[in-house]
Amino acid sequence: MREKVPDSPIERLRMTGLRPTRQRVALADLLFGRGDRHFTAEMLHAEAIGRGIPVSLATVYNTLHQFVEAGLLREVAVESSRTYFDTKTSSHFHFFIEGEGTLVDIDVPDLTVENLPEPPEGMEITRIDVLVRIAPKRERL
Amino acid sequence: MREKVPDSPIERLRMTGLRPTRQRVALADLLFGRGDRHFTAEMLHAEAIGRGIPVSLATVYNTLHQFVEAGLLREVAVESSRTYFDTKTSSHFHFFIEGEGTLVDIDVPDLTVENLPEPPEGMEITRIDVLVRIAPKRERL
DNA sequence: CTGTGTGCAAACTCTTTGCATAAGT
DNA sequence: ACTTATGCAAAGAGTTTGCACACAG
Repeated sequence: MREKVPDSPIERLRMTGLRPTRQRVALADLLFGRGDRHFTAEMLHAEAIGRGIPVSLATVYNTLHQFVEAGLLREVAVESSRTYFDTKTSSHFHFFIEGEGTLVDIDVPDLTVENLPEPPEGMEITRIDVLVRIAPKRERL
Repeated sequence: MREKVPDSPIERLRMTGLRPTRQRVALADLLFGRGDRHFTAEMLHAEAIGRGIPVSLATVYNTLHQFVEAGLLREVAVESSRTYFDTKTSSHFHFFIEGEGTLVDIDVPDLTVENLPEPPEGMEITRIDVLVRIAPKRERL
């Protein structure tokens, strides 16, 4: 008897037409269990294995992409050669902690980009990504 | 007798302490010759080869990273597994044309991000990336 | 000359794929 | 049963590295 989350992982999967297999349910459970999460495929795979969920890295990749396509997850471009995923799919922006490789939501409701021009003729805006890179403050250079 | 660009590629390289070798000069020439450019290592390599500049892909990668470190170039995170570079190093934001894989500067001087919160204690903002993804308008879904 | 840069091919990392086996409905 | 998903290991893309040769100062 949980709170707040009316749809269990299984419901969530059914809604998207994805068969609720062991692995998909287990991964969905990890991902959507509590709060928003930011991670790479390897991080999630390690976590799953650590919790005794038998799943291969290939399946983690497959599943993550299926989740993205189903709108359950979002991909965040941070660095080349490392794909980050985010469980929060609604419009929002991120801090990226350099060196640490961590993504953090910027929890400000009214964060906006001002004076954005129209996209070129015949084009429409798909999405706006704002990434604020931060690093430990240095005394002085 | 050019205009506007007081420092030749060679000057530019000297300023940064990089030896003006054939390849580096040739690449700098391609890159900083005219206007701002957005490209990947492979694109630049192909262009160099196409113009008869003998340079290996490895050297292109080396050179690009050296240029980034020297502040002559900037890296732009767009998609995982493809590193984009940008010859414009000053603060500005981009359109990314999906499907086409093209980056375009957003030429609006007063484009800003409003209501940005303070970074966490002891951290400072390194850089703010804004990427506006655009795609051909679809009739209706 | 002396040290740095270059090119090549091999190595590496992250990610995807092909195919036989296992699981869901 | 029938179909789709999984796991493994191998393949693939992009990027990096090690080392002998070449070039700039």
